[in-house]
Amino acid sequence: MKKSNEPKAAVRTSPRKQVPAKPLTKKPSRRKPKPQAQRSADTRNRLIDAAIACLARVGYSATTVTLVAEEAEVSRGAMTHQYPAKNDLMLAVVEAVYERDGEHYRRTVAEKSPMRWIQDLPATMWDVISQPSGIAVIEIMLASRSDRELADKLRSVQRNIDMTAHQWIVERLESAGLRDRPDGEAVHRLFVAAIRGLSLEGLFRRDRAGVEKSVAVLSEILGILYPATAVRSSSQS
Amino acid sequence: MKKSNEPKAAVRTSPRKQVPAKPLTKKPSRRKPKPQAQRSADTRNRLIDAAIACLARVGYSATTVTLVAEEAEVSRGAMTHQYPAKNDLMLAVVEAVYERDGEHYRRTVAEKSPMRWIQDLPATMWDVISQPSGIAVIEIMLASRSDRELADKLRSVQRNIDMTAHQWIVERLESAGLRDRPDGEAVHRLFVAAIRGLSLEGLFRRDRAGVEKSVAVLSEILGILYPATAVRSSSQS
DNA sequence: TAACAAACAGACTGTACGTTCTGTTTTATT
DNA sequence: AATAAAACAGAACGTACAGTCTGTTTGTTA
Repeated sequence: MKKSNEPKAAVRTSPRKQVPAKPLTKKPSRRKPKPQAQRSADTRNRLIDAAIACLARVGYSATTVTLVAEEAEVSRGAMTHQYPAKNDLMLAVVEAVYERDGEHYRRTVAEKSPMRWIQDLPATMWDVISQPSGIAVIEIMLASRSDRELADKLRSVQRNIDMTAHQWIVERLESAGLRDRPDGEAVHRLFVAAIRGLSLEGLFRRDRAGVEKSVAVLSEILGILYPATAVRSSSQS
Repeated sequence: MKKSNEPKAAVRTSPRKQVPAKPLTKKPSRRKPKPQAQRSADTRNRLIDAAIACLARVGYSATTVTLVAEEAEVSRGAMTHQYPAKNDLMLAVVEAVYERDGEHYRRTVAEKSPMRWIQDLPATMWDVISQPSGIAVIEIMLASRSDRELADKLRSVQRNIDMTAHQWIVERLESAGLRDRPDGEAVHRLFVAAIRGLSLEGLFRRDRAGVEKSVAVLSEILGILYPATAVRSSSQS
């Protein structure tokens, strides 16, 4: 862990150590005129990752800016430079997570056949949503009720996601020679909700096996609602 | 001695020490001596209701003790007398909610035939879980990750609920001449999770109709998983 | 190179929060 | 009645938080 056990007095014994002739602990022997764009992006990513970790571990109300800064091993100053207010960081988290999740989905689309992909959808959703980043988004969603700015932003992002996500699924279904149910959107929403609920429950219950069983049930249900996607079915009356 | 601050004493115009022969600020007329057990229970209930309302409306981190006291129209002093710490109140909320919810379920069991009850289960679950009290419990669940005492208490209560709840369902199924599926527990958990997820989503999306559609899908799924419970559609189409 | 701007570091501050404390009113007990 | 205890009221307190500020280092540009 990390010690934050420093006396508040000026411990500035003689800290004038700049321009080290030798880079000590950093990249060895390689001079690095790191562009500031890179530096910015680095600390931003560190902060976002740390925020996600904290949100998933201790929840929103216990995720203080100081805690995030420590987790990210970033100074308070650097943090406020990149994200002046806590909200700015939370907003960045939401955007980053949705970006990454979209990438994740896109990858699974690319590497699987349409039929296969649909079959695996519940498991894929579970992979994405039950991760810390998924929990973090839930936390921010809930906390956004006391913050209009955050709520508005979240809503717009969410709307985008929902539309494109269901659009994808419809396309995939058609690629597999299927058509969506008339209540396809409700089904989709139900599945997302179920996965969310399960990941919530997994938060403070160690029963991972039980939760995965429920995901399996969800897969089975998918197979029933969209019969042709079931694992074994080529002929039937 | 501590009378140093009366900067804005508009109410307390002059001295104290009066034993007014006429009760001026007293409640209108008939003031029967309320037993203190009743008084205690009243303010406790007011506080619990207010806490539920606040949790559901603004979330845990924005639910301050002051806000709850105002919502309950109870003085800070009375509040701390009943619940010395914030945690005490949160614990009380959890217990009260589970008590009330159990009562709700029991009532629906009593007034419906077994078959009917099973059919309506998703809707009943939605009724219970999507209420403010259901949201409040979710909020406390999430916040409990940064508070061991709360987490432990919650876990034990939850464990009780889960066992008795599934037990009930199995009994109901048998009353209807059905047997549970081997993965019945996973199904049950999945349904609870789905309802929770849906109610979460309903929090910051006004689309109540859409959510109810998803609940309907859930009912349909229940009918498929437990065929005999499906609504008999003798002559429809 | 110099001058500037961006990135960083960390102390400082106002405030809002949960808790504690002192004092008052209401009910119970004798 | 007197006395004690419970319920209530609200000020006072310490603290931890988010936001701000001043100063330093590092990269960019003229």
